[in-house]
Amino acid sequence: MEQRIDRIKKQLQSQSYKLTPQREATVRVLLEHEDDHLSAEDVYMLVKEKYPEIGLATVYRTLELLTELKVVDKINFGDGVSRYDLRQEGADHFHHHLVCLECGAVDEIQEDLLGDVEKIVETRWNFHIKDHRLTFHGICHRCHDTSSPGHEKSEVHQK
Amino acid sequence: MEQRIDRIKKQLQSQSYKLTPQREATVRVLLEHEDDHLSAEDVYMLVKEKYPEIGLATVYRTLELLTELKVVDKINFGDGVSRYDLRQEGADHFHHHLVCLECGAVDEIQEDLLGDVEKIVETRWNFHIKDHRLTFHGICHRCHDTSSPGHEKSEVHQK
DNA sequence: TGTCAAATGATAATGATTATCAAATTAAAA
DNA sequence: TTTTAATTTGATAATCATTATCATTTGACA
Repeated sequence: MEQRIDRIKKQLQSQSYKLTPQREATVRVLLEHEDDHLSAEDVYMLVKEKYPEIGLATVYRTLELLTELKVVDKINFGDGVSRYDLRQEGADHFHHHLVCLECGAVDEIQEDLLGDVEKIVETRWNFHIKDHRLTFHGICHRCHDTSSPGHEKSEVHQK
Repeated sequence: MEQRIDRIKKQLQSQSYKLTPQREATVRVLLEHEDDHLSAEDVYMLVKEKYPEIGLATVYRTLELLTELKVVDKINFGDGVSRYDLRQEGADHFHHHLVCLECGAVDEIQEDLLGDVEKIVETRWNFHIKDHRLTFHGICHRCHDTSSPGHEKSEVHQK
């Protein structure tokens, strides 16, 4: 984790951004909550515990900057609130989401399931893909009537 | 088109909703602009031409109602504005979107490319899928340097 | 240490959307 | 045709997530 923070710092530095304690505290919170889909407000409340002087506007700005630098991914589930996820290092693909209509839980699929689909899109639609977003809405395994042991995958994170 | 309007009316009727001229004008506008991704404001401006007394709040309410009835799909591209698409009749799948980062155009893929992916998700993650959203961000064929004749597909709609 | 441009925090502003409420309207019953 | 009850409307206030503003502070470099 400290190494990840150092690497992010170097990234900021190499692009002439300043390394402020506010930015560090924000990154730290994101790292500690990698499995959660935090809103800006969530992040603000958590960062405030580490750095009480921080302002909400600064959190927004920091998240926006990290998003531009592709350290963070910003995602919308259509509920009026943006969510921010630290991007997995080396991840060349934005993970997919499973949103449960029953309990509201958000699970992630780290594996990129869109390889074949993207090939089709690039060749048939001549569209040069740079990013994708895939979200499934449905009923998660916890809300199913039946229990199905053995279906849990390590790349699924409960959020 | 008139037939589609009649069918939507019957759908509203069968669920004890009233058939108001405002609702009809809204549906009419959505039908006339099936290829566009209209914001609520867009819809409002267009409906006002047909029915000048209409209020913005009513447009929002109507769009919301039609969304709940699955006549309309509401989509977010993460830019702070919701878009509303009339659902293709009989469509059991929400079309995919290609958003060009250069020119901002939004193309659609009507074909469901997620069949195989959904099978994987349902079985490996034990997630009962009810709906999906797939958006690609990238560079569209118009903004490419090269021209590639023959790649245009009939199910791609320029929006 | 001094300089300077970036970054900050508090707060006002913005814009998309929803809540409120009196009035209007639709649809069904009489 | 009229009445009635419930829904729907339009104007406008309210809400909320987010961004703009501006004086002050701060980080990095010389």
